[in-house]
Amino acid sequence: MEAQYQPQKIEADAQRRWIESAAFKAVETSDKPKYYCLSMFPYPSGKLHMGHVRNYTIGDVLARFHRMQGYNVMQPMGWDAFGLPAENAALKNGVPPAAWTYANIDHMRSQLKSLGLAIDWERELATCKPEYYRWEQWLFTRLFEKGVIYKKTASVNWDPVDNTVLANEQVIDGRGWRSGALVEKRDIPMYFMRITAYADELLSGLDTLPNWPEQVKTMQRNWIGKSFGCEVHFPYDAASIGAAGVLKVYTTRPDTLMGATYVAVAAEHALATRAAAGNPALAEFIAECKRGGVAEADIATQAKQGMDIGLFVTHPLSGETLPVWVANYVLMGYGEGAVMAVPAHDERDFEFAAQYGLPMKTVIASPSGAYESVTAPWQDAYAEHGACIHSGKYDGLDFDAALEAVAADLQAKGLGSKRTQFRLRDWGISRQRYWGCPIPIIHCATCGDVPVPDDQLPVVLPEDVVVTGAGSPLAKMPEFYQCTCPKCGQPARRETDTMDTFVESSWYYARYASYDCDSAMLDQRADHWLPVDQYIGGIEHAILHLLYARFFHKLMRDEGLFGGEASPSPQLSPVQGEGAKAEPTLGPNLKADLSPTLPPGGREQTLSPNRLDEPFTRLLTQGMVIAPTFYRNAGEGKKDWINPAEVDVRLDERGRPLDAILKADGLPVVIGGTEKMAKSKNNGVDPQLLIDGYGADTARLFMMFAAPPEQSLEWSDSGVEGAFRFLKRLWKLVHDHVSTGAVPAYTGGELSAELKALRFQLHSAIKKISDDYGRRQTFNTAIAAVMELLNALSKMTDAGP
RNA sequence: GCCGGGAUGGCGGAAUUGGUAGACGCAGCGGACUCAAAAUCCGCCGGUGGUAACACUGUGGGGGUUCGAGUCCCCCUCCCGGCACCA
Repeated sequence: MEAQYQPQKIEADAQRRWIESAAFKAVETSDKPKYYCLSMFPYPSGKLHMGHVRNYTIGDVLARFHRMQGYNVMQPMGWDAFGLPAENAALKNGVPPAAWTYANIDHMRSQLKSLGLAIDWERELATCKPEYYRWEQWLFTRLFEKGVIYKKTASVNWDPVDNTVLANEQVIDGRGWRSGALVEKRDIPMYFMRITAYADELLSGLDTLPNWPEQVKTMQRNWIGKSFGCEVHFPYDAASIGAAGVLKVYTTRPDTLMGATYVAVAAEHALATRAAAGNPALAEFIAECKRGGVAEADIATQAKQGMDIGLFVTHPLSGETLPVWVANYVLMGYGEGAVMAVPAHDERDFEFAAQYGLPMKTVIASPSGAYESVTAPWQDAYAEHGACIHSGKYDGLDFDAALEAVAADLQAKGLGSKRTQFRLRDWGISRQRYWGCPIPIIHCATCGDVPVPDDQLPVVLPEDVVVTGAGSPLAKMPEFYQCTCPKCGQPARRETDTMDTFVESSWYYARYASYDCDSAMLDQRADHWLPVDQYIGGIEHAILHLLYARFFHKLMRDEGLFGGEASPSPQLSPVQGEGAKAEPTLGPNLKADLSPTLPPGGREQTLSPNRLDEPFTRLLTQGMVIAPTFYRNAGEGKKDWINPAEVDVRLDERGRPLDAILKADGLPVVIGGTEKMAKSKNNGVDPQLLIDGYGADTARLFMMFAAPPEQSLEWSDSGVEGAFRFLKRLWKLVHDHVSTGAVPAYTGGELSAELKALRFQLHSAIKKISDDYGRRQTFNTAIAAVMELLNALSKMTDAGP
């Protein structure tokens, strides 16, 4: 054993040994309980960033811990390889997206390997490969035939200069990012997944996930947004509209129906279109509403605007005539694209009515006596539930009673009924882009939309293309889109849209189990490994990715893709109370404590009740990696961001920052805030420098030591130094033990008592981490003895004679 | 705008049910050891005043409840994540 701590040498040796012995190969034949530990796979953007290092370190610590605890662990890795950045890189550098992506994957794979993660690399997958996406296409055709996937029109951001559809990210202040043209909304046909059919199950399923952060479950519940209310029909006013019919709205406040003083429709609503025909001013206003992008954040923050369309509807209960307005805050994509407006008891309606001088009717008595009748300015109390007033026969009824009474009366008149509604909308998966999974549909003039038959799958995406930024390259490639109808044999046109990249990331966790199966999407190995026992990733995925993956799990279940012979799936130990608090102490029971400790019922392999319903049993959302920022004003409000590595910060005698100078010129720079490592702020630290300079163990020890996993971690050079010194010290300690002869190196039998003691301390600390990584102080103190140290120990003890 | 988080020393953070704010660690300062450095050990370390004892002050801001508030209630500000085509 070397006297000097030489991380590069030690790590290279260890990694070579791991490869030679296939140390992290996951097998299905083990009699140990399985533990599937998954970190969210990376997008191959170019090179690893600190967020990756943190994510994969946390996952690796949990994976290694469970391996030591006697589990049969699978920790795989892959690439979320389709997506917009590859097309952007193609535009910028003229490299085809495929070539760019594969080169990035190669580089990032070697970086990940240098981190020495306990990954089974045999299972590596990349979503842009036909052997992966063919099964996605296969599932698409099944779901299409079932009606789970259907076609309808939807609004997209349209750049009228580049003649192309833009992602929300590519719309900057209402303009196309390349052309600078004002973006407009355009309706195009798209395929949708009927996620709303699973809304109730996606909602109730959250209650079966005790080991998900409450915060994430709350966000998902709100996103699904189940509400109870009434559908209300306002009959058309024959005189003004000149046709029979009803205007449908949905409301969660049927108790305020008697307070409705107008109705508002979206710019795209049929009534608005009808009225605009003979009204140029209205037509112009509607065109104005269609300007700008489709992102909800933009729409919701724009100033409320509206116009009286000159048509009227009849109040279904009072028979009153109400004006119809078009309003830019009503969205066609939600509910019916129309709302009843009760200005007295709804803040948005109140503001709109105040702006346009529309009448208000107070119909709810303030439960707290906060008001007699509603007057400006708006108060939140106006929206509280209370007894009905000025509402005729409904006077005195509370919210629930009024809802029942109103619903019954509407029902009797055939003008509405109680209804449950979800905020969740069906998932539009069509993208007018090149670098994605082709949608396996053939458009035939006589047969319509025909799914590609199994024996013609996969529909392979051509990889050598020229990306121009104006429309999809696939739509310009006859060799791609020209085909014959699988049903009638006539010439037909292949769909040139590709799928949303969230589709690939919605099922990759399952494919790792059956990574090399070429006869089916999944095989019985998926039954062995699923569900994922521990999932680790960023909080930014709390809603979309995690909801879509939960949805896909249910789709695959309903397709019969798993659920064969139940496989071992231990109930993992729940967050522990008192038991986890025991301090790591040395004692006569040392030997017993060193044996793998399985959670209660571990060997009995208790089946999780929802293993077929939910993909991820435990979820850990890790915090960001943040770093200080420095800049100089470059005039015109611009800032030149300076990398922290190029800056010297001077401290006062108490260690507080006084000022900062650029090393290169010795002149001062401004100290900015501490923010997420990002290119835009030039405050990133390249993990490669860290690995090259200190070794992967230091990088990983720092990652685990500097902050609890869920919280943000501030980058600190001195913290890295500290971690490095810690490892050097440990190395020396062990070296002295071995070299003095007092402690023999590992000889194939027993460890020395001292080594055992050291190992036990580390082991106990790590156990505490894993038992409850949510309890902050436990984690913080215990983590000082992370896995890496154990690795250092085993490297040393394994290296004996 | 809406949904979910957050704000406590120079920094990460601790404070169990409302009971000594700043545990633990990082950074810093002083000292011991050393030819010197590293390592190690000891001490100090929110702010203001004071030689000190100590006093006052202090948990984003403003109100409130309470014998007592970082913690509970109301209002506000700012920051972070998401808002369905960034991944």
